[in-house]
Amino acid sequence: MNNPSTLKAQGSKPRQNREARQQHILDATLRCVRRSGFHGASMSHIAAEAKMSVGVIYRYFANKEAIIEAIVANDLAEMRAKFAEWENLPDDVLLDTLLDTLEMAVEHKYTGDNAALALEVLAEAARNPRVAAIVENADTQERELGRSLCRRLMPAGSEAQMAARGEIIGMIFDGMMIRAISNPAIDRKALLAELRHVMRVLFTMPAGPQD
Amino acid sequence: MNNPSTLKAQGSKPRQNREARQQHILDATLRCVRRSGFHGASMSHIAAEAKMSVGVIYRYFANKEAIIEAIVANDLAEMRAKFAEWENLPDDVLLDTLLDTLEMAVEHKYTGDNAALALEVLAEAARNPRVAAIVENADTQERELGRSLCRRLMPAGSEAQMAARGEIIGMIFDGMMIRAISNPAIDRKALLAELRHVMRVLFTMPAGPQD
Amino acid sequence: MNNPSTLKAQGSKPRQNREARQQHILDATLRCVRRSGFHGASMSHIAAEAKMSVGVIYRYFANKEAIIEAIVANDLAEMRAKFAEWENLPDDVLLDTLLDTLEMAVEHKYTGDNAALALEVLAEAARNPRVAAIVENADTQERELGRSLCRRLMPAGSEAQMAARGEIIGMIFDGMMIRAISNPAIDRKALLAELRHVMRVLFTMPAGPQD
Amino acid sequence: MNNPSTLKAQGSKPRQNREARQQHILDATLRCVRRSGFHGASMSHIAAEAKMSVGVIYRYFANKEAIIEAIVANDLAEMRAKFAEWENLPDDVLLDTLLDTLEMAVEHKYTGDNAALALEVLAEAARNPRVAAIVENADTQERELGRSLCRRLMPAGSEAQMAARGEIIGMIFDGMMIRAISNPAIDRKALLAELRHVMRVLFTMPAGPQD
DNA sequence: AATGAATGAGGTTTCATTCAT
DNA sequence: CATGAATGAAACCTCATTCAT
Repeated sequence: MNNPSTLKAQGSKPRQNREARQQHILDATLRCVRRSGFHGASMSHIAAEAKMSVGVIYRYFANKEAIIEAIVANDLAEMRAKFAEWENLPDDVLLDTLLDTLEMAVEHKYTGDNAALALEVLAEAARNPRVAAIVENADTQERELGRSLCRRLMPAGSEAQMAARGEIIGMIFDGMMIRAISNPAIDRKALLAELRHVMRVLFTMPAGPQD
Repeated sequence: MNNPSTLKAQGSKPRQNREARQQHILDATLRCVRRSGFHGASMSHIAAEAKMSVGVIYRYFANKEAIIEAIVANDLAEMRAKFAEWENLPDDVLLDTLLDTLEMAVEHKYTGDNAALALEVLAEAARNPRVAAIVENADTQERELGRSLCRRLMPAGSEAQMAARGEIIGMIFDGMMIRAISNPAIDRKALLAELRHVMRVLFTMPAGPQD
Repeated sequence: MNNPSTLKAQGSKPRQNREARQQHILDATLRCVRRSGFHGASMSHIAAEAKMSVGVIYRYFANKEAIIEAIVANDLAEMRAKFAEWENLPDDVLLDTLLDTLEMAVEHKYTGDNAALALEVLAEAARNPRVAAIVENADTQERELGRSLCRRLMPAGSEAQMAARGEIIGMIFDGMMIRAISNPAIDRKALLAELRHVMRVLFTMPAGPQD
Repeated sequence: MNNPSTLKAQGSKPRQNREARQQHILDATLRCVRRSGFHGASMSHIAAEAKMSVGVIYRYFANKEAIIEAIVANDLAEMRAKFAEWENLPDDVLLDTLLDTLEMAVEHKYTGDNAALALEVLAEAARNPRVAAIVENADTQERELGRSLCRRLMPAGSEAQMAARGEIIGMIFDGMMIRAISNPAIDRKALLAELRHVMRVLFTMPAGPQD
């Protein structure tokens, strides 16, 4: 059998191997989930997709739920990474960068099954408390980040207003996901143009009065 | 019990009973679905929740899918009913009515598990073609309605721009659902104020240039 | 309980009604069985076909098995009635009558689902002891009849030879049923001609030696 | 255990094992079917009889129907194999060989539950189109074989006459199956003697006139 | 360590039978 | 008496998980 043991690297390569294997499994699972949802992705499908035996998967993840949790965590981490880049941008390019991000967001959400996957994650969060915790945690971080961005762009305004405005921006991004599923055929170019327009207003208009 | 029609309407009581039972089952299913998703809502759970035997459910619905479809249809019909009211409003009160609706929308989405259910519906639509058809159908109608509203409020603007603007409004509403799940603790009052502000802009600002 | 009390006629009409209803149910069942076999004929199907409620059927038959048994008994009684007619025929027309019966037999077996029904009965007999008893009983009677016919036509021959010859004739009739299912498109005219030919030989050739 | 091939034939043992298991399941199913028919042979009964869990059966057969089909195919293949041997016999021993086969046929049909199983197969064919196709296919081949045998033995005679004669021979064989169920106690020795006698006549008598 | 065959609980659905109305 | 809604056992099938090899 392939016996990579022997002396030195003994903890390091296996460790790396372990993570590589885990990622490999996650990738396979992702393909399955995109194809047929969390529920439709059976362990045997995953194993087949990963070209592994079922048994070995259980060496890398305690159970199916753990895989799902890892996927969710992965997914959210990726998103958070994007946000984090903005944090260090100088104020004068911030808005334009944000608007440029819109294009990436639109392309991403309207491409392939990205939106469907995100939906899966959310639906799963609605009933799996562990997943819910992960999502909520990620969301809290994002929200704080969003609020800090808002504050930089609109120094005036109460805390509640900032929070609300950030929430609305969140709605647009999250809603985009649903619209991508419900109406994938939309003219993306026109959509993007309007979105830029709207977002610029959103970020720059004075905080609303008590209306 | 209050049975106001024993005289001629033979067939009426059974009919009424039948629909009452169907609704009873739908309600039980709703509770189960909200608790554990369409998938986790097993027929035995539903039966237990409805305090019925499993078999009797099949007298009222052909199969589980039919129950799901009924729930989805119900859910969307409700929403569509709201929209339809607007159609006949005179132009001068239209915008204010729309903005007033926001309050109801916010309350609805942020209340109980309404959002979670809607999410379930969407996730199910991603897999179940019949459900997808129902959702898509409802969505198409809503979209047309939305566009006609947009046109009334903003007579200028290309077809694509109208569609895009309508889509963004859709994003806000749909996204609200997700935000309600991810961040249910938001200050609704402030949120509503900002939303009115934003929506007013959305409906009245001139169509964006090619930006 | 069935209360045939009160003097004369009063038990007669209900009794007749009872039998008429039973026959009505049997007829409906027969149609169902022909359409989808004993197993596929559910009580609700039968009830629907008979335009009755399920419950009432249980007033006329103890359970589904009783219906099946009645059908089997009916079916075999009919067949036996045919045979019985022959018993009283004078010897000189016996053979020709038998041969003429062939035509009826062929038409009957190759028509509609008669053969399929008979098969159902036999298959049911293979696993339902009560049905098996009915079939066996009917069969014994038929066999005795067949043997007595053989004896009249071929006075020579041992008892065992008579029995064997009768059994072979039985094979041809029973086998016809299976052939009717397996190869319904056969040229019936030619088949009948050959059958008459063969049967005549069968009934007239001297008993075989110990071969 | 006796494992004669550990060296190169990788895949051979599993393969062999797989087929052995399949046969094991088929055997268990056969016992169940003979006892209570295809319908009464539930998957749990089969599993119990095979001393397996229900689930494992599905590793070897896609579903219950596949098991039934395998049984039917097995059953008919066996029969066809017999027929095929005759094809290559020289004309002068053909008739005697056929007559000798009678003994085997009688023994087979009157032994154990072979006939009951065959009946099950036919009854199943009446309802299950896949099974019907298998049976029909087998039957067509047998019929052609039968006709070619007839032609060798009786060169004169029209096509329709050949077909009819072959059909009658089929009736005797098929009918034997039913008689074996209905009257298993028959004196087989006498029956066989008469059968040889009758079949010899059947194969050699001149084609009947239009009678 | 890896395999994948086996397990068995649990899912959806059907249907003979009963019983309140 | 008749009805047909209700029952619940049992059918087929799936799949997360385990464990002998």
